[in-house]
Parts: sequence; structure tokens; C-alpha cells
Amino acid sequence: MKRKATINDVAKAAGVSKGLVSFALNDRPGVSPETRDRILTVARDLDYRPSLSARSLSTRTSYAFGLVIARDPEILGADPFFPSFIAGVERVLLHEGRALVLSVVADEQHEATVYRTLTADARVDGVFITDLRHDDSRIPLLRELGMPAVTLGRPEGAQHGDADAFPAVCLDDTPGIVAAAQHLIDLGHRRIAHVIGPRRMLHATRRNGAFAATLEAAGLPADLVIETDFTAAQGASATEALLDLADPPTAIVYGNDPMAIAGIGVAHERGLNLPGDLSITGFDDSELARYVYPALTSVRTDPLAWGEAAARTLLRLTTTGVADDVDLEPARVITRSSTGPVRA
Amino acid sequence: MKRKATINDVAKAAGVSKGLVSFALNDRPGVSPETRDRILTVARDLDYRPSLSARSLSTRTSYAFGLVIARDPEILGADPFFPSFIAGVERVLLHEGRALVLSVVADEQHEATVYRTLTADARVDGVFITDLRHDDSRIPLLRELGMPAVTLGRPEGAQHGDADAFPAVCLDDTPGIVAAAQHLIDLGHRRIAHVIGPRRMLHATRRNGAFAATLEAAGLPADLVIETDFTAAQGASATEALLDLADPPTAIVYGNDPMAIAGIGVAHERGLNLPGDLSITGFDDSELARYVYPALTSVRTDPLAWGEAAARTLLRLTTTGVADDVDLEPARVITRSSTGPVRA
DNA sequence: CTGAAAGCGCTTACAG
DNA sequence: CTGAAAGCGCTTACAG
Repeated sequence: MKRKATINDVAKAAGVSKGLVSFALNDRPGVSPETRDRILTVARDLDYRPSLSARSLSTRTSYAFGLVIARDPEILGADPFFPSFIAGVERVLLHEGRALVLSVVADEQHEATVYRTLTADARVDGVFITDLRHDDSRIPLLRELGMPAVTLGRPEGAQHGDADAFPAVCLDDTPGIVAAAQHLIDLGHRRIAHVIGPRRMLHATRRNGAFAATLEAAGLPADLVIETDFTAAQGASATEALLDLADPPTAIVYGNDPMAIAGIGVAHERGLNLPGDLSITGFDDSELARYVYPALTSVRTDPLAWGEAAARTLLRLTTTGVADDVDLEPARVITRSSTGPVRA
Repeated sequence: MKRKATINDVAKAAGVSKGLVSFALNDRPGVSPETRDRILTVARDLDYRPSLSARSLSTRTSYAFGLVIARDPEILGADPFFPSFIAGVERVLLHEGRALVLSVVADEQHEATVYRTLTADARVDGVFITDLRHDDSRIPLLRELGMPAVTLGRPEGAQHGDADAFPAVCLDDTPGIVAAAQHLIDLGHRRIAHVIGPRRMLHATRRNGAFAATLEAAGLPADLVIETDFTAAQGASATEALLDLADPPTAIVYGNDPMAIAGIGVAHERGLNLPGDLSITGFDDSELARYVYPALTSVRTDPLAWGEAAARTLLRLTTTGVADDVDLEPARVITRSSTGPVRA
């Protein structure tokens, strides 16, 4: 391991000042084409790579983005969203010389601390905000900290194109949930339950709103709603509670696949026939969905594309100061054999 | 947002040189107690936090660790290991002012590129090596790059306490697989198959060795072994292949839970009764394991503890230059209802 | 025990 | 079009 070449080595070898080397490398005007070529050649020959920490100190830029996830590790492990989302983010950052700094915290208490530390240390140039909540404390916090951010979905109250809002990268999940509900209605179901994620999360209530509207448009009540923390455990107990009802549902729509798969487990344990006695749908269309029995009808989003779009948007925001909202392909239902006609 | 206080502000306010401030803050000898107290008080009053990039430039330290995962996002999403492992890592890094830089790459080709970039940019002070492979190219690569590392498990050929080896943080999985196999043997199974992960991965062959030894010790052949890429898809097709055999197994041991759950799906699809017609075991004991039907017998490891131990070891290695190997509680089998006596 | 200074490796006005 | 210099905010020998 020989010493890494510095800008000084390049400058000396090229017979110019280091300022000029910096200009040439950063594609700034004011360098004659011949000089620029010579500098770039020398830099390549010396295998020169600018020091990140030196650049960071000069430019007050870390060349990294942050993702803070406030979820219990148990839930995180069951949820295929984040790995795919992160893979999408990486796919664009890798080529941009940016790194992803990841923080997993158990609760929303520690979350704020982490954001403050990331800011104080200038560890990242911007952050991704996932799992938007009602009255989300992260929005004012990050604004106060002056930390650029991109939200997954649009926060409450924000209008498309709000001047002072963080850019939003949106993947509308309501068409998926509407399609799932309508699919069940079309199959003749009249009592359809909804097992949702935590109500403090925006998408839980938004999806439930879409669900309820679809049922009501068909003249059906949307009164069977159970809130969970997204764990398979609570998916199972919600299913137990629903099936114990005097007038149990003939179909259950779940907020994620692990809960739906747990629901299948509970139904089988009770000797129910699927989808004959009970239809079940999931959400996220994880790989496992098509391999359980019966194969799970689920709502497909595209976390990888979401990650890519979010990364590109944050990159634009942090480099140019502005970035437009992005709308991705909405979610859609994937029909499999866990849903079927209601029994006569 | 007022300007952040710098070491100069503290020095001026305390009436000392900035060198002394640095000494006081870093707990170095040569500062009188009174002066140190005064400096620390002033620093607190000014809400002073040393600039990370300035420190990094001076000390050639990034105060961050790297984790490069070479897996298809699809597989990653189904596998609960990494989220828990990462949560464990975070739990110790958070209090040590270190950050985790995460890279997800699709294949082992890009892996080397990422390690080179992380090193060239001095983006991290050390890395975690997970999913050890046979003849693992990362070991010589990182040694060549001079990048400190900690391995999860001991690499091939390395002896406990090798002077020049990277510290290994080990969680022995063979007791778990041995117990699973023995459990099936005790239940009277004579034809037991093993659906393993990629053979290039150390743990796949190591576990299969333990599996085979257990069967052979009981006078049983261990000839039914199918290699997969760890996806539920290949777990399902391996199950199909096994059940299509003229003399199919009465029990199948899977290398992870998603494959085992897919196996349950295939068995149910064929109208088999579990565990009457077929016993099934998984690996990792994911949350879902206990909520599928029948509840899945699985092998439990502790990824969270693994993450914590790995982080502490890497921290010690990068700060002191040496770190001992660590042995964690070995894996053990958790018996549930997907395994039962072989049918008469 | 304390201070003044050099150095880490960049970027960026400022002169010429 | 090019050079010399200051500055980013720390750490660390070196003197005293």
C-alpha cells in the first residue's frame, strides 16, 4: 500500500497549481483544454482520488444521505419493503459517489435524537422520510434543523407543488386497496373486514378511507376494522377476533403480507376452507405471497422504483436546491387463489 | 439557525488555545483539572460539537463502519436476518458516535468495487463480512486494501486465535441443525431431505455436513440434498422435486424459513397432511414461523446479539488494533407442530 | 501545565 | 487562462 496520491502530487506532476487541478477535476470553466487534458491524464496515471474528508471540510458536504427507520427489528425483518427500497436507493447512489447512512431505532423517541446527531455531525446532506405519520414531528424538526428531505408520499396538509414543502415521491396505494375491495365485492362478499397498520401512520388511515369508500359505494358497511402494529402476531389475533364474531366476515383485507399469512394460518387451524369459507388479501406482494397455500392475493407496489425515484429526487434537491414531486405507477391488485366467490 | 460553534469559539471564550481545548475534550493528559473544567463548561454552554469532517481530515478516521450485502433484493426482503443484525449493530454504534454505511449490491462482481470505493474514499474505518463463502475473495481483498474487518463466523482455514486473521464473531449453527435432524430421527423418520442454500456459502455446506453426520450416525443415508438460492421459489421447486421421487422423504429440513413455508404451501397444494405425511423444519425462526399452519419447527439464532457483538468487536479492532474472537450462544431448535412422528 | 504553529487535503475568491 | 494564498475546523508534535 503506497501512500494515496493527493492533489499536490497531481499538481506537481502536471506542473500546475493545485487550484487548477481542482478546477479541472470539477469541470469548472477557466482551464484551457490542453491543460485540462494534461491534468486529467496525470490524475489518472497517479490513480488520484480526491479525499472525501478534505472535500467535506471545504464544501460542508458529506456526500451521504440518511435513512432513519423507527421500527421494531422484529417487524422490520418480516417486512420486505425496506430491503427493496434500500436496494433501489443504492442503485442510484452508487454511481453518484454517495453513500447511504442507515439508522434503525426502536421508537420515535430516539428518532429525533438520531436526526439531531446526523445534522450536528453533518453526517448526511439529506434524509429520506418513510412511514409518514399524522402530524408528523419529523417535518418541523427537519425544517428547524435545516436538513433537506424527501418524503415517501405527501404529508398531511401539503399540496402538490407547495413551495416550502419537502419534495414528495408518491406511489398511490389507494387504487390497489380499492381494487382489492372491489374484487371481493364482485365475488359476492358482503362482510369484508380490514386489518390495518398503526393508525398514527398516514397510509393506514388513507388506505382504510379508500377501503371504506369502496364498500360504502357498494352499499356495504365498513365497520369491521382492526388496528394492529403490523406484526404477524397481531395479524393472527385480529383474525381470531374477527372469526369469533357472531356474524364473522367472509373476507379479510390485511395491511401487509405477514399478517395475511398469519391469517391464513389461523383459518387453517380452525379447519376453515380457503377461499371457500374465507377470502384473504395481503399487501406488498412479497415473494412468499405466491408460495403459500392458497397463493395470496396481494397488492403490489414497487419499492425498488420508489427507492430509485426518492434517491434521484434527494440528489436533485441537495445539489440544485429544488426538486419536483414525483408520481410513480400506482399500486395494483394481484389476484391469486386466496380469494374466491362467497359460498352460497 | 445560528452558526455552529467551532473549537476557536470555545478557545476564545475559555481564554485558552484551541490545542488545549482539543486536549481537554479528548481526555488527554496535560491539562490542569481547573482548566479542563472551565473548557468543558464553556463547550457545553456554547453547545459545541466538534466537526466530524475536520476530525476526519486530521485523524484519517471516518467514524463509520460499512456493511456490504451482496444479495438480490428479493431474497433480502424475505430474510429476517439482516434487519435484526443491523438493529443490533446500531444499538452499539449509536452511543459511540459511529454511523453505519450500508451498501446493497446485486452480485459479488459489484461487491469488490464497493469495497474499493469505500476504502479509497476512506468512507468507513472497518467493515462487517457476512455470508462467508468458500475461498472468500473478500478476505484477501480487504487485507490488500488494509481495511479492518470482522467476520461473522470463522473463514475457511482460519484457526481460533490466528494472529493475522480478522477477528471472528461466531454463532455456531451446527448444534441447531443437528438437533433438528436428531429430533426428526427420534420421531422415527428414516428418509430426511435437506434443502440448502448456495453451496458457495460456508454455512450451507457446514450445516449440511452436520446434517449428514447426524443422519449417518443413526445409520441413515444423507443423499437427499438439494441446493437452492434461498428464494421461496426454489424452496417450492425443491419440494416438488423431492415429493415427485419414487421414494419421497417423510421429512424435509430447509435452510431458511421462507423456503420451509413455501414447502408447506407445496405440500398443502398436493393435499398432504402435515405433519402426518410430511414433517418440515425451517431455519432462523422468523416471526412468521409460529403463525403459519402448522406452526413451523425452526432453528433459532440471535441476529440481534450477533450484530451487537460484531459491532463491539469492530469498534475494539479499529480503536485498539486488536480484538479477540467472540463465541455466542449456539443455535438451537424450536419445536412446533410442523414436525411429528412418522406415519406407521 | 500551556501556547503557537504546522499539517490534514481539499475549494474558492482574489490577483495578475 | 493561471498562480499564490487563505480558509474549512480539527489534531498533534514541538517549544517553553
